[in-house]
Amino acid sequence: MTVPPGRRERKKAATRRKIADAALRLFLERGYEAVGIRDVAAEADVAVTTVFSHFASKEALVFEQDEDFGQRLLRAVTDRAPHEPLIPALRDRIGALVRHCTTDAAAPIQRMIDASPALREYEEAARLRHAESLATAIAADPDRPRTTTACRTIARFVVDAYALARDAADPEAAVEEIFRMIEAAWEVTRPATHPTDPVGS
Amino acid sequence: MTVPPGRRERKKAATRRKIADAALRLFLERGYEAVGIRDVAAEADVAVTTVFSHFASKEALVFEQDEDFGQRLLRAVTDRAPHEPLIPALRDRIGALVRHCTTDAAAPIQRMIDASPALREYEEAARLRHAESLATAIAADPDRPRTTTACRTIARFVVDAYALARDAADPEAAVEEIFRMIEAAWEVTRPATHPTDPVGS
DNA sequence: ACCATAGCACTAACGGTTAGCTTTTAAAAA
DNA sequence: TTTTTAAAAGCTAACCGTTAGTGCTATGGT
Repeated sequence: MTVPPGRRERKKAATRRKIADAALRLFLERGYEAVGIRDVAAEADVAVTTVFSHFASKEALVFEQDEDFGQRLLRAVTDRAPHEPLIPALRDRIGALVRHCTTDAAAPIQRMIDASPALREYEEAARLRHAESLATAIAADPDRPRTTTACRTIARFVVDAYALARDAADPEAAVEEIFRMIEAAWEVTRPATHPTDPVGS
Repeated sequence: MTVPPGRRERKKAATRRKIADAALRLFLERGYEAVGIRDVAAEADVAVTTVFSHFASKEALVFEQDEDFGQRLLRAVTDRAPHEPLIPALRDRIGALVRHCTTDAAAPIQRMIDASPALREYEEAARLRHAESLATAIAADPDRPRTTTACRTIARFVVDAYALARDAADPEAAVEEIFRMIEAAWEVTRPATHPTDPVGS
């Protein structure tokens, strides 16, 4: 309840980071599947139940930092200047996220994820959730109104773009190419307007 | 090696069906999560290991028949008449699949899947695999050539359409709406051609 | 100083999944 | 036919992620 960050919360955060660091170290050392939760707990010198009180699952240990993906995507929609077009804003944000994940020192982590079906599935499931919240943000946008289906569809296309671009040979070019497609898909959902009424009803 | 379907394979198929039937019966009776693999094995009167020698996972027991989803989608691309446009063929096929899953007597099964996060994740992961094979089929199509990225993107959009339409209030209308978007996205990937050269290079 | 509570530990277990090994039984070889 | 092989199924026991139950300790509010 108090404003100052108490010692308790600092300790809790420290334990959390200790666990995450130990886990990542072991995963990169021996491979994700070869390391058990019990190994992680021992390395971090905590109990198994403590691990699960900080992380919902073994996979969540890997995506600890990556959790703000959805937040960033949402802000690309909600925090943009008035009348700034939606799709280019999303394209730029996705481009930045892709760059962050391909050029960063996150290369070994990326290789680890690609090597584990369980991790890939987890990431994809997380993306689905992000698509859901992105869809509601788009639907609430003061832009020209679209149907619920159109918003959910575009949201899904956008998160697909991230996954597709990352796997492409040239991720940056792929973002451009995919977003040309998304832009076209978004355009055809514009409610009909008279040519003399370009602002809409 | 012999041509007639040997007794062995018949018995094996019988065991498989016995297991799948028992599993579905129990799942619908008590709920998916409330039924253990050991319960299924007992109901089918087989050993637990036998269940896993026929099905890769507990979730696979539910999607036993649904495995031809990918096949049907592929045939929509490969088996269509020459010069029949690609996207409408896919739209019709997706529409048929959606209808099959919403109007059929598969309603209780659908409710069961919706109620279990594990099953929804499994289905989504399966769709990703379908998208991959669909992408290669589209890339190999004698249609106007597109980039690998464009093919993979459209494949993903198409399988998204299935998931999105099923969850929509009016699935049939949603298919139409989403495929108008997909059609537009596909159009902008057409390689540049002279207006006097409509067949392409 | 005192107490409510959050954080953590420990044990034990559950449920999906797999490994190792034996038994049955259909199919092929002799 | 008899013998051999190998697939199919069984049993036991375990691994691994995850959770419930319980209690201890230390922190923070009063």
